[in-house]
Amino acid sequence: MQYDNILRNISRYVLLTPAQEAAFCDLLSIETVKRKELLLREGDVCTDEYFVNKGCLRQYFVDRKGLEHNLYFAIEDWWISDLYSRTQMAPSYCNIVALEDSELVKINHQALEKFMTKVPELERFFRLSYEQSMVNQHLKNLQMLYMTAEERYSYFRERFPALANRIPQKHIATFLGLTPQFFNTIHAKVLRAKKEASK
Amino acid sequence: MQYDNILRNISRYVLLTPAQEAAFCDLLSIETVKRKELLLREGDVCTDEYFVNKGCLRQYFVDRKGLEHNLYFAIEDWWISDLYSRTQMAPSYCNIVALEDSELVKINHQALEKFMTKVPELERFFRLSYEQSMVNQHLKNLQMLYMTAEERYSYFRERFPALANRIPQKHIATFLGLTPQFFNTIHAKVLRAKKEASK
DNA sequence: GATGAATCTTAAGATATCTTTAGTATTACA
DNA sequence: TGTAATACTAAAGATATCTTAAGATTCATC
Repeated sequence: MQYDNILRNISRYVLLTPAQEAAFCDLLSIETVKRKELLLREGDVCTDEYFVNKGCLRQYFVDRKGLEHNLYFAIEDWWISDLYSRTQMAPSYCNIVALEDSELVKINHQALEKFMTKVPELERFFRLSYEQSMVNQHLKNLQMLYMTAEERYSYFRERFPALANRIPQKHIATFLGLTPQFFNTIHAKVLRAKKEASK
Repeated sequence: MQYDNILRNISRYVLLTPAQEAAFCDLLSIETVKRKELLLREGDVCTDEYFVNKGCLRQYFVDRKGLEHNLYFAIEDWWISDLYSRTQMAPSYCNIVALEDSELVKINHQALEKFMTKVPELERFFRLSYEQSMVNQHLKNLQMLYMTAEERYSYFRERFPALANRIPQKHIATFLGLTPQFFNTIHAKVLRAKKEASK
């Protein structure tokens, strides 16, 4: 069923009764986006949470010079939204775009807030999910402080092998805080090192 | 009273009944640390959350070369802990040390988890707090991707004026991902620019 | 399957930031 | 209040990363 994945994702942290699951599913709808279509446009206010059933998306920021900087990727079983825009109810400063044709589960956040007051288990789910996300963000932050570009990329490949081979290099580059050109020289180096090691 | 601050902090997001507040206070204790004392040592498992009643602390990571990288500062009314260590129940990879003699409110996290199952309002408080923290971390992440060192420092001074004048420069430097020496040249430049502007 | 668009690759010169070192000022604490 | 420890400042040479530009591949779409 179309909501199986999201329910299984939630069950990692909390157990909902069948009745709670059914009530939760009433909040959900399916949204499909084609490759290159925007899920969220800079300047719009983000009112929804999304869970990826199928496909691949990226969240990016455009600086004054017009350069794009990727902040987040999402593939199957990941959540995506713009927390800043959603919590402050302010215009978003970034875009979310599909890198592949994608199928998403959509939840209106206001409805979700209301639901959480009645089902504390779901509140708990998000509290625990956010804890985990904060650990991940903290880790990325730390890496930016002390790792060299090459180390960051090696780590990225280890940590997200599924992404490394699915996303164009130029997008990984700006996610790591590098220009695509410089990234490429590192990429060549890392591949060479890997080849050497596997001999 | 010694728990007034933390209760007021919680009331920003949720309303607890007097009975709930009293029960919550039963979980709390006061811990004082002298300047330079460690609140958490690398390798130890973090089992507590702390709220700063008075003082100033920093969380930092030591790299292979022995260089310190600051990840987080906390002053009055801020929370501090090592989320990674606490959620994974794994040895911490960083230290928390007092920059000034400080007074903290301490909560054992296991007790807090149990309490949250009984008082969903508190679960909600942390869910909302984490949302806010994630927005902040996301913002810092973004800055590291596209801002120049000077821009990052100017932003830091705007955003955290209380910290900018309270924390040694070398610690702000590594928080921004810079060496203290290079930071200093920027510092001089930013001060000069500010002086010019205020003429 | 052909064609234009997007992406990757490479390289040379420019720049931001780091490293090392040393001297000066400030602060902590006895 | 004096003194050692810590923090700040400054400058020269080294290095990582960026910028620009151009050619080579790969990919998307008709």
